[in-house]
Amino acid sequence: MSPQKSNLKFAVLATDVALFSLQEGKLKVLLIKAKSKKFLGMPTLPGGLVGPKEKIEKAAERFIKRYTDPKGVYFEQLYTFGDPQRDPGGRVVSVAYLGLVPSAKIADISAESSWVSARMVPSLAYDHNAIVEAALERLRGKLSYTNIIQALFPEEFSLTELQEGYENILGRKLDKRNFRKRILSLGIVKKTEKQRKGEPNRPARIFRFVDNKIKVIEVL
Amino acid sequence: MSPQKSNLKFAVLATDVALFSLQEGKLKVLLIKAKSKKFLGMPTLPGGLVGPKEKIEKAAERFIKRYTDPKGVYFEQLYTFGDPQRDPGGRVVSVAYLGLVPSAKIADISAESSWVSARMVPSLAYDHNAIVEAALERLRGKLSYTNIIQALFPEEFSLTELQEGYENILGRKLDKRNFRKRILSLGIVKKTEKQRKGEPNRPARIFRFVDNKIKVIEVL
DNA sequence: ACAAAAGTGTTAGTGGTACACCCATGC
DNA sequence: GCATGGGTGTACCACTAACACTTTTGT
Repeated sequence: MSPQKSNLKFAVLATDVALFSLQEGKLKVLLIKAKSKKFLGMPTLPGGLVGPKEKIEKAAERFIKRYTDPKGVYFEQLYTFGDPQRDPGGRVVSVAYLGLVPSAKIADISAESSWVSARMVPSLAYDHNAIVEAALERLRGKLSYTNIIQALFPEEFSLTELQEGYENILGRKLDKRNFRKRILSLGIVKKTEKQRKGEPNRPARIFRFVDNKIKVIEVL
Repeated sequence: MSPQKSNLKFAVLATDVALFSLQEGKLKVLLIKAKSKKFLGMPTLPGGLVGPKEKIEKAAERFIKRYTDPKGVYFEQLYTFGDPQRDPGGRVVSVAYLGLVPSAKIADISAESSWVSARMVPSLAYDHNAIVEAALERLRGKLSYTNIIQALFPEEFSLTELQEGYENILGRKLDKRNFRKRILSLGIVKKTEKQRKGEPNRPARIFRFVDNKIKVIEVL
């Protein structure tokens, strides 16, 4: 509804980002150190206040650009956390985003940031543990009916690496033959002529995604 | 993140509700008349500003209580619309909710409100058409893997009525025998000893939902 | 007796799941 | 030649989808 000049009600508008990447096949989430008085030094998600004329998603990008180039990041609005008590410093409404980035695009890791296993997230400032949980749930759900996993992968990969990605995010093993049959029949990957080399075993064939960096709806 | 006293950035916080009900088997959405200058008299979703210490969902309930008792309504946060340009009167961030209510619980319809077919929504004020679209998409999606349809039904109903509800929301016909087999095998409904009476045809058996007003995850 | 909606089973096809061995390479 | 991970096919089972007639009531 429209603001009525006589009765304006304000809130502080913020955004927080649960940014994930797959590193050596493990799902990681980016944590930084809180700077506010109440939570000083505690791990938190990157985030902060949205400018008066700034799109919320742009602000989300701004808060992670120290850690990775936002251009390479897939963003999706997750949920809005607006409980009047969630920030002890006053009412802050935070629009949380899910972000996914291929590990190759991660910038140098500063001393204030760290990537921790999504399975072992420590206690975070504010309600950020709830944000991480919601993000994981969303990611796991979408894995099954979209090609969202592309946002976590480099351009070239082997089917075993892809399977490990699925397994690590879903938290369960998948059957190798059935997985390959399924992925190939969906037609979302195409094989290249390249092979992995230099490993003491049969070289893996390299694949690429077909509809490059587009996120469509499929079934797994 | 925490507000920093030296650099506060405010937004007007609002909420809008896409409230649906099934009336004679048809999915309807509640529209009211806009009161703001720019959109005076245009149809809009019910909504308005959130109080400084009010939970957003409570505000959403407050804005529909003229039309139905919020206790009987299923609420679910939908999406946050925060484009700096979305309200011509200034920056308003709206947290949109999906609401579902059984038609029996709808209060008297005032002159300023109307229930219109979800398939033929007129042009609405602000970006409210986008909110209705998002709500329909969410509702249709959840129909397939939750028992969310319960939120639109009275306690007692026939299987044909239930099927008509699914059909009208999904926008396609379902096979009667397969539908009944599926619903019964899911175990989400139980039959009662009652029957519909007074119609010039074979009376329908009356059913009830099993796990009353709880929303679990299933498959359709 | 007729109109109108309720109720009921079978079959064919598709997709999911379980499962074990050979292959290509580096050392 | 051995250790390591890569790569491949088949058989069974469960679920889906298509489909038409009989039943019960009111008039």
